[in-house]
Amino acid sequence: MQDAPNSRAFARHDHAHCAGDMMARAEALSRDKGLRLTPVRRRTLEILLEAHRALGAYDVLDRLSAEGYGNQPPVAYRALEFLVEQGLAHRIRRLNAFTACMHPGEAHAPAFLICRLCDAVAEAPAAAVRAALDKAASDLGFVIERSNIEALGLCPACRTGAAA
Amino acid sequence: MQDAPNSRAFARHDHAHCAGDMMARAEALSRDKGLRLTPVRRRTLEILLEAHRALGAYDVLDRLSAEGYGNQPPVAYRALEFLVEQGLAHRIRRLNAFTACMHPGEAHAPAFLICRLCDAVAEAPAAAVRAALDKAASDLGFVIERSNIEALGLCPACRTGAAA
DNA sequence: GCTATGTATGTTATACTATAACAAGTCAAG
DNA sequence: CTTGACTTGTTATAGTATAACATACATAGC
Repeated sequence: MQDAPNSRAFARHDHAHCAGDMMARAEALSRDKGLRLTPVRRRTLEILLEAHRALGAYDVLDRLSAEGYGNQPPVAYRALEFLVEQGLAHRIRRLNAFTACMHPGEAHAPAFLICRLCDAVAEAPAAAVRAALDKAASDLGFVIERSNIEALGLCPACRTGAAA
Repeated sequence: MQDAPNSRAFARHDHAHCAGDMMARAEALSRDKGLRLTPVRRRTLEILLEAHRALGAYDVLDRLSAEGYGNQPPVAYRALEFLVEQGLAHRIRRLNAFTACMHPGEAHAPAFLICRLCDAVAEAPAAAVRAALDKAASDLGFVIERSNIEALGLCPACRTGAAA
């Protein structure tokens, strides 16, 4: 096990700071859009931010129920669905998992880079990817509404060190 | 329900011919690579080609068991896994489903366009998309081994007609 | 304040998706 | 004709997700 196996991007950073920053942005976004960032939803987002990696719905549920929230799947799924719809979290289909969005508020169709050794998930800037995808789709007359772009491979740390 | 709701690409074509062609290519590929395209595997591929749309593992299983093959999930999952590994089929994670590959043998990291109304799945050429994704990844020091690129939206037919 | 309305949460139950583990059969090489 | 690798079949279970209903909470209007 490495020291930074599940970093957001594949680089060190001030974890507490980025989580606090994201929460602040989520609050602001909710206020602006008139959304209800209720305790379960807020706590769910915090859990994702604290974990700092992709969590399954049942992982989230365990944490929520340990803190006195409901202990049935819909509790977690609903909170996660809300966060995803509001762009505060993303669903990583390859992992059947969810992760906090690191760029809330900015319109983006991110690409996720998933390390198959340490399970780190990075949200890569994907404007160019999305543009190419839009082009390929429009060539077929297809209109894209949402997209999932996920890649599996090796993060820098695992490529150089951990694999040895 | 439209007449061509689940077309491979969003265009009409000679269905029987394309399926036969795909099977021939699968046979050739297996012979060349020394793979064992056994009855279950061959039939699974045929089922995907005949359905001409993405099928869940249990849909495939139903058809297989109706024809005398095993009726337990691993039968379908193993055949599908084989086909995916050999590039003869693809897994559509967004739908928890599988679809026959329309370009077997050609190295490709396809993008899938999924119509949310008719569930048609098209395999779009995605060389440019993949190139952009590789670039985004390498900027972060990440090496991509496999990728899923899936988009949800409206196919030409549903956009113009069915939605009305 | 009080009630009506919409939204959110909690709970029960169940459906859907997927894999581990082992037994039995098949095939080709030696 | 036996070994060894692979394939298939089966049992059992794990993991993921949602439908449906009841309760509680918030806000707006009276």
